[in-house]
Amino acid sequence: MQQPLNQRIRQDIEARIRSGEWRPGARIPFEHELMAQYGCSRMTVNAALKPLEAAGLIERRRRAGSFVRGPRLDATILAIPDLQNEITSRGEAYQFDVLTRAIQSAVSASERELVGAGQPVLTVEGIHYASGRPLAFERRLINLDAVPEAREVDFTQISPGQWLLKAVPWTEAEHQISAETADGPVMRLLNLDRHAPCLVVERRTWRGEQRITSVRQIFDARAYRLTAHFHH
Amino acid sequence: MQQPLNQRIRQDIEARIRSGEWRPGARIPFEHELMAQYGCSRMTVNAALKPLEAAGLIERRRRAGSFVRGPRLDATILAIPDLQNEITSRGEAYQFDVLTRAIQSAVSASERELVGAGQPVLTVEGIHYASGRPLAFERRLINLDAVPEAREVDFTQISPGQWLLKAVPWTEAEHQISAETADGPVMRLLNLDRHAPCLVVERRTWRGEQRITSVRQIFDARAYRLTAHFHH
DNA sequence: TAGTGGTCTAGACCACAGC
DNA sequence: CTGTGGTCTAGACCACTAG
Repeated sequence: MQQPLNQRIRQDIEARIRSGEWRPGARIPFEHELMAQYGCSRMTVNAALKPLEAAGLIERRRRAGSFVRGPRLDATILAIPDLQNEITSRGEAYQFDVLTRAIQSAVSASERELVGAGQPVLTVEGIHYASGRPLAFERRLINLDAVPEAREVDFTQISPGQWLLKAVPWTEAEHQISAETADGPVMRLLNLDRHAPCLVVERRTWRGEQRITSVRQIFDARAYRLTAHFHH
Repeated sequence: MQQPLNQRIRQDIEARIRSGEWRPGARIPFEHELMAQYGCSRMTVNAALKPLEAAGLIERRRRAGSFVRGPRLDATILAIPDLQNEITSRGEAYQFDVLTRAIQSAVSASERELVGAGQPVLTVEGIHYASGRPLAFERRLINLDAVPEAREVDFTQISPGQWLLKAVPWTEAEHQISAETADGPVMRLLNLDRHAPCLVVERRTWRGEQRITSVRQIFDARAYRLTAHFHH
């Protein structure tokens, strides 16, 4: 068994779909036909078809059969990497400067969205540098109820994002990507011209039902863009 | 059988991981232990664990067992929906107005990037409206060598993106997301103020080795942002 | 070398949707 | 109804690797 039979079956079918030989809407052979064709049991055929269905490549209907699905464009995979990793991995020097660091009880709307009113929140503001040039301003709130260890970290040696990734397993993350023009303070901090375009990434992270952190990163759009790649 | 047993097993395990009861690195019960616990066959346990592995939630090692994986840093799932679908699905009226439509031989850099020099390219420029308000300007190039049928379509009844999704199966798509400020023509077309922030989405689509289309969409950032959601 | 996961079999019964 | 996929069983042998 060089390669499991179910994988060979899956690849055969996938190749026929990707090549266009089996067009969207076409019915692929029934399970019992594939059993006969490959001389295997139905469970093996099933193990081949199940990942194709999970990947959205085929649709399976009782009594009708399995069908090639049309391409969807509703979900793609976008890398929103940890900034420190991304910068160092392309060979540039990374630096994070802490501008402010404060622990206070949740008062503002963004703080109360993270934790209940009056609960302790750590707020860190700072700048990400790539090769000495300011790349992004970040304002981060950390729920100290969920991550009490963060009280003892000063984030001069490691960025809050990097530290959190290592210290706290997360289960859910939500992103919003938008565009803004630089306003006064951020404009100065990132050394931008007035009205310079900025890419804004907001991320909220959960662990189960518990909120961990929320962060708002404002990028110099001339120096940063997101890329995504998807194969169907 | 209200819910398949393998799904119940999978959900039980997933809940324990997401709640933090089973931390990253911890070993989850062996297959034979789960068999005894749920009183089922090993194939059923296997059907429960396989999707967890595929989702990156656990790692399975022969002779050692299955282990909870730490969170991955680098990939999230971003919905970049088809615009027409997205607008209509939230109950707003959708409209696409064609501004220009031309067939010419590839000359410019963006055209030659799509096809070989001198090959025919269909260029369509237009505006997407949501509830009568301009939302995005789009400039699209279509490789007529790959999609000759596009010669006969005028895109007044259907947007180029929607038509291509139905007419041409694609296998690869690449996106770039950036920010810009409105310049003259787009500013007027989208009824924006000078220096208004815009979210720019560029997409290139392949079918196998063949380029299908490339499109650049400029969104009014006040009216549009991308959202992404990921569960680990 | 022993014990884990990886894969497979040859059946079985059931749920559901086309006919 | 009938035939499809959905799920499950109680085994089996193999591949790999940790001890």
